[in-house]
Amino acid sequence: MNNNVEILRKVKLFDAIDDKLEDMLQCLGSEEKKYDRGEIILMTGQPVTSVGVVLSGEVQIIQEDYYGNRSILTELKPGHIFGEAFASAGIKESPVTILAKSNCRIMFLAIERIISTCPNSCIFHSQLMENLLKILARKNILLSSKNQLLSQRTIRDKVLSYLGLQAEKKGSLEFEIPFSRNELADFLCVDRSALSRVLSQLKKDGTIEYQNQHFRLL
Amino acid sequence: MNNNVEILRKVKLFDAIDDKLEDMLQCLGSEEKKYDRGEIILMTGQPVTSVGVVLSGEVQIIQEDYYGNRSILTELKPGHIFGEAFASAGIKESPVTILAKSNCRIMFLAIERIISTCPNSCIFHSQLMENLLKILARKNILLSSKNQLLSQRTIRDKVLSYLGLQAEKKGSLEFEIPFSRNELADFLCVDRSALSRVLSQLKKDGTIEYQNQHFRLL
DNA sequence: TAATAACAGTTGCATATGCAACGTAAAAGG
DNA sequence: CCTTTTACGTTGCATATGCAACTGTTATTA
Repeated sequence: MNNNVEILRKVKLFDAIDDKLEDMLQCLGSEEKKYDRGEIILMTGQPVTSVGVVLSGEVQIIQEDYYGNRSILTELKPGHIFGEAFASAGIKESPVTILAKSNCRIMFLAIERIISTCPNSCIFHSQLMENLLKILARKNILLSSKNQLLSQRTIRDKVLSYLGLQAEKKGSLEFEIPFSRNELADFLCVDRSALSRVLSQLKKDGTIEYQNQHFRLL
Repeated sequence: MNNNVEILRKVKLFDAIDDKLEDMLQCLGSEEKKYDRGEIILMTGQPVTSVGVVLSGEVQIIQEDYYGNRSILTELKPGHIFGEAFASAGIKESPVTILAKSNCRIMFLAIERIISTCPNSCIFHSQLMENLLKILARKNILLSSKNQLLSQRTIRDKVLSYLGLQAEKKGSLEFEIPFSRNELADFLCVDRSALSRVLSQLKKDGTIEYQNQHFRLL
């Protein structure tokens, strides 16, 4: 467990629990498991009864749609967690598959141990609940604003909405975006070259200025 | 308070609290306020410190983007709640405005009273936390699957993804959808006539059959 | 240093989409 | 019963987009 402390400190789920972390993990009955590259951690259709914490290695979340098309929803690195929404919602059948992208170690926390009031009524337990709540709430807000972007019908509107949000966030009309062109195109779910085209037009129109990842709204 | 009981029983946030509801609301220091049609319940930029429960009337959630375009995100009816994500996340400035669409009564529950452990350590308090967690988790999953739909690039793919999800949900290739054409177009964020066109094509291709709201995948 | 690969912009082209306008059928309202 | 409204499909047209191919620039690596 000691060799995990560095990682565990970075996990938001454990914020403000600090030095009592090991006690709490004991109290919650956490389990650590190892997976080899390519191994399936959780299969579509299985119940999700615990929250996973990536201790080392990388993990992919994969969705297979009705017609069998697979798509990678996200990739998780050490310190990231998964399954928190499904576990909290009491989902009986996972809609996603979780796969070890590389050899990895995962820690599992049973959700019912997190939710049920601790018999020892330790203060860390309620802190954990509060953290989980905040994580879900934040993700909610994130998903909502992404929804907002994706509901724009043209690339132009998607881009302007995105840049507008960034400007608000930084509190300035001039800012850096955290994406390369490829990544931005992926994020907005549009074709890369089409994105380039629209950006060029916006620049020519005098609506925005940019160079690489630095943008300015006019 | 008595005249609200009917509504309050339908509120998921109060699931499994049953007959002790009034005690709990007292314990949490709930407040009821009245608003006239058109009055602003919460202004963009204000802090969100409580969860709102619509007791009567209708409420609109409105977003104004960076360029001043207003859009109605949702409309809430009696029994619905709002602000739970912003309050739980500890958002300092609300990104949305909440407006009374008609005369209405709203009950507010301060989030810190919900989150902090109850000094009386009443069991209903932890039930409330659990309910809130579940609500956020469910909304999370809902938003994720909507994201999935919106990230499809063509109307055809959006429609097929949507119908695929519905089929999975009903466990059958034949099912009713809960939307009219207009509503479906709104939901998928596409033009109504373009949606009609795509549906016709899919029918002609022999990919699907439908009549009104009844669909069948082939 | 040269070779190679990743990244970003550009362009041609087929197709998809939004938009507006129109027609029809069913529902609502007088 | 007639009128009005609403829902839905259809179509023409301008435009937006995806896709593929090509270019130049910048990193990376041998």
